[in-house]
Amino acid sequence: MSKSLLISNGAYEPKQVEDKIYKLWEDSGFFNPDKLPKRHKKPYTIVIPPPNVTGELHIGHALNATIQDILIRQKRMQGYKTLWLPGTDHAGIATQNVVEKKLIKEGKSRFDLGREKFIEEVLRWKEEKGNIILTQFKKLGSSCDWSRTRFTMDKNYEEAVKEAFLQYHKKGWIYQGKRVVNWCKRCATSLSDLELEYAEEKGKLWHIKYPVKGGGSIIVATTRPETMLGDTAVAVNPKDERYKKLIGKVAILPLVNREIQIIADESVDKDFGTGAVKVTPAHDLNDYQIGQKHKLESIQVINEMGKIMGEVLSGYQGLKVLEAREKIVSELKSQNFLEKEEDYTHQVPKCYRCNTTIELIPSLQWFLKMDKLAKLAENPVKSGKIKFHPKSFQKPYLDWLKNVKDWCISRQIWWGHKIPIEGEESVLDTWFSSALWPFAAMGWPDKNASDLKNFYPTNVLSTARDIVNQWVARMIFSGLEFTKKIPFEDVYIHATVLTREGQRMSKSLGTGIDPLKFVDEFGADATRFGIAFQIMGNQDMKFVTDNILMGKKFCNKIWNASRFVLGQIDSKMIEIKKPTGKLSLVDKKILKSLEKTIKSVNRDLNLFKFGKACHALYDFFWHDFCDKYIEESKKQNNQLPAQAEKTKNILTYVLLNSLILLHPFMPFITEEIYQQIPIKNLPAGRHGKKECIMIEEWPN
RNA sequence: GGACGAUUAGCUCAAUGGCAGAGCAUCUGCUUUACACGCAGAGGGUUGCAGGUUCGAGUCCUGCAUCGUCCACCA
Repeated sequence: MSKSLLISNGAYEPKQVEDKIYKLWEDSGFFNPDKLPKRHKKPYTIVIPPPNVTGELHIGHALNATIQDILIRQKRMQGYKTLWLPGTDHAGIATQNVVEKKLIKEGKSRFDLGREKFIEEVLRWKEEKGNIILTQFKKLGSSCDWSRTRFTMDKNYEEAVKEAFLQYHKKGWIYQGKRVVNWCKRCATSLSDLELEYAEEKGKLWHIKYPVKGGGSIIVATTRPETMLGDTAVAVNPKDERYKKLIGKVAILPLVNREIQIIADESVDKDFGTGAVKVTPAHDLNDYQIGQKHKLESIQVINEMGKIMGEVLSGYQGLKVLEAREKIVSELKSQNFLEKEEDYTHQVPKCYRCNTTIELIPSLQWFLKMDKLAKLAENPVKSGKIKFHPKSFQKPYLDWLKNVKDWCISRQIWWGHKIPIEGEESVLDTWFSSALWPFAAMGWPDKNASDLKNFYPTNVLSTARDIVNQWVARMIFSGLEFTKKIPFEDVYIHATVLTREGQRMSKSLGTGIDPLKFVDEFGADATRFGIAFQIMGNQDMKFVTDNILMGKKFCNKIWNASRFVLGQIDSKMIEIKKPTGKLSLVDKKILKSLEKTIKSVNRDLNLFKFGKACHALYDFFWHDFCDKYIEESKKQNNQLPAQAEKTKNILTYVLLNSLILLHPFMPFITEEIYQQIPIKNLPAGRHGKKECIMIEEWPN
């Protein structure tokens, strides 16, 4: 039945092959390293970067899945005991938002349900939708060990998170404190610096006159006049000649009539604005530091809803920030405190999950001290134990660590790991748990967990560059802190996939493209090959369908070349031998070309040069094998019987080797054809018998 | 403000300092028994701009322009 498919169909039909072949692989058990034949000894591990459960697959995921599957399949064929461990991340804020949106449609808020019911709702949603992304990976042919699938909210994983928190706590690296933090009023939670996105906004720079006690005045410039309700000082640069005589005097806060100090601080830039800055320790990071240094009072005037609080000035309480801004500007104007109003474009921080403008407010939060951990993350990269590919990502990584602030690890949402302390309602930043992934997914903190013993540390991490600091750095220091081992050796940062127009692919922009559309139209192999073909080492990759079309045509070429070769040997069982003895010029040429291709593909894959390997395979198979050797072989067939036999052997030998080399890139079609070659005996395999091309021996 | 990357055919991309190529698209001719998802061919380029080094520059150096990304952020 299946044999006739190859012999009779002149066009490759992926739909008739893919599900069948994926089932064959799953039935074989070879995705699971414990079930690989005994000859697979040395472990090789990739842990899948846990895609967040709200995620829908876009080309970027397909790119990463393809890269990892190429690596893991090649290593499996090389005889490694390969584990590709899949899983998903609970993605606290993102998931909570999705479920909240769903509730809003039903006319409810999460507060109507209460915490427990709400979490049940999230779990229900996760059961229903959370694994979609993993089935999408299967469609692409990813050879993950699904029996080991992990989720960051599993019971065991939860234990790991708790243990990590307690160990940090024991060392005194976790502290609770009231700090000015990034606050998203929509999500009602604190955010770390890495969770902000900046958007350029046109605003104004207002110059406001603050009278000085005893005569005169000082003019400050600000983009946020409403925060003046919380001003507790005016600061100037100590070297600024214009203001030297005012240092130490007292200014009167307009409208509020509070007396505030005029102080000197190095951090003030003489050349910006008027060179004098109003200091609001409660609502600005830099002002907070100035406030600490000069022991200034901190007056909070904006609450967690983004509204004015307190009775600093009557008529303001309960106003939204922007309303207060408008009102205060008009009052300053009418009372002649406004000196100047100029247009000013600046970067405004936004929540990376819901795009709401971030407020800076003082809040009681949990922090993880970063000084020692940053060093831990630095060392292995500096010493070369962990290598970035491309290398250029090393510098920004180290720069970030050099200046990193303590990590605010608490979030005021409901979906996440509760901070393990009595009475605590906050949950941990999702990245706190993601940081433990390589070892927690393998059973840590149980030191006797067999996966942890056998497969940790892992070999390669492949990920996107926008989470190098957010995730990679944190995995490295967590790994070293808790297991004393680096969690992986190679960090491969893949290209960011852009649209043809050069736009980022994202759901919110409506620019995301679902790769399954291409799997459906062109086949999984064509999609993978088309994507891999384009990986040329650039940091961006404009996605075009052309290459996938090429992949489809290439599949067809492979299919038909195989039909031709198998047609030559009829259906009798054959032995495929390494060609020896007297060979013709064309014979020698194709064999030499095969050797060259094997060498270059091996070299390129070792260097993560996937596109180059694809080009070499494409050129070899199409131009050298099909255009030249197969055409030439048609003539040789008319010659002496002995020569014809030799030619048939070379045809099958080169075809088999080509299929093996192509398998990591195009797993389905190569497996399908391999299954149909009537092989009696294999030349290369250490095992000597035919099973799956997936575990066939890789040529070196 | 700092760092990095990109700029080559209509599009997406290649090219250890040595004759600028591929895929897609376009055009011409082929129903040649593996493949029309194919075969044989053709057209299409002042390699972003201006200098410099060199016998020789797409490639190295300097400056500029445009685009992109990350980091920091000035109130």
